[in-house]
Amino acid sequence: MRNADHPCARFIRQIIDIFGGKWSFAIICELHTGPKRFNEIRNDLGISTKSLSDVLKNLEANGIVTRTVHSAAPITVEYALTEKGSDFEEVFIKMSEWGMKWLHQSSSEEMR
Amino acid sequence: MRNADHPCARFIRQIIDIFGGKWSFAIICELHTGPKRFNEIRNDLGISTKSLSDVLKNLEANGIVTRTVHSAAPITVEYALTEKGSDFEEVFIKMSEWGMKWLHQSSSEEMR
DNA sequence: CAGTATCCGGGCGGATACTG
DNA sequence: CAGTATCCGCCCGGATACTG
Repeated sequence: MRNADHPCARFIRQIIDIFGGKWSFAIICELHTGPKRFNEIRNDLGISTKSLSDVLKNLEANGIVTRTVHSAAPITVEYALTEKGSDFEEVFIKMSEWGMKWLHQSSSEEMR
Repeated sequence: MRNADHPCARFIRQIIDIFGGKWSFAIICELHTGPKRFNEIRNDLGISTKSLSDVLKNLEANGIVTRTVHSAAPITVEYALTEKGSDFEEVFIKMSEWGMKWLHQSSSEEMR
């Protein structure tokens, strides 16, 4: 059995498919602080409209975020994490823990 | 303060830089079962020599894997996870948990 | 066996302009 | 405001051939 076929690896593969790309993680990070509008995310991250639109569509299709249209004028659209998406925070937490332990962003590189 | 500058988000960004791409996660998954040779990984994953070479170099540069040359004939090279790399398993575990909860690979998989 | 060297096509992501 | 529509450069990743 090829390792690539292991259930674990397959999950990883699917997760990459969903969250892969340059911006997905960042966007989800954004939404963890609460629902946000299209241009809000855009300005915060400095992502192009096309890219943002693409990623949001993908995330919505995978049940990670919801898209809510507020039909006031001017029209606004709010994106929010689903439970599925918000539950992924567990992974982010582990990532941050790992980052804190092994990555140094500050100047004082004492590497070892 | 832009969300993109949050320490959390920055860690995520760095992690993406290290583990981003199509194969990094899969390779690390591979190595969790123990050290492996170049062509072993290659055959298991079905990745091209160039891609594998590139990714391994990147992972080595980031201190995720070690490269050990066994100078017997024919020469063999073993790749293994460093502590830093192996420590990332925590993240994989969380990913798998998330995957088991939220992803369904339909076919009566009795995973694990 | 473990790579390097090339070449190449596709797709991702950015920039810009435009629409409802 | 929230996108869509284009265009485009770049780089990722694959295929193949070759080397020590």
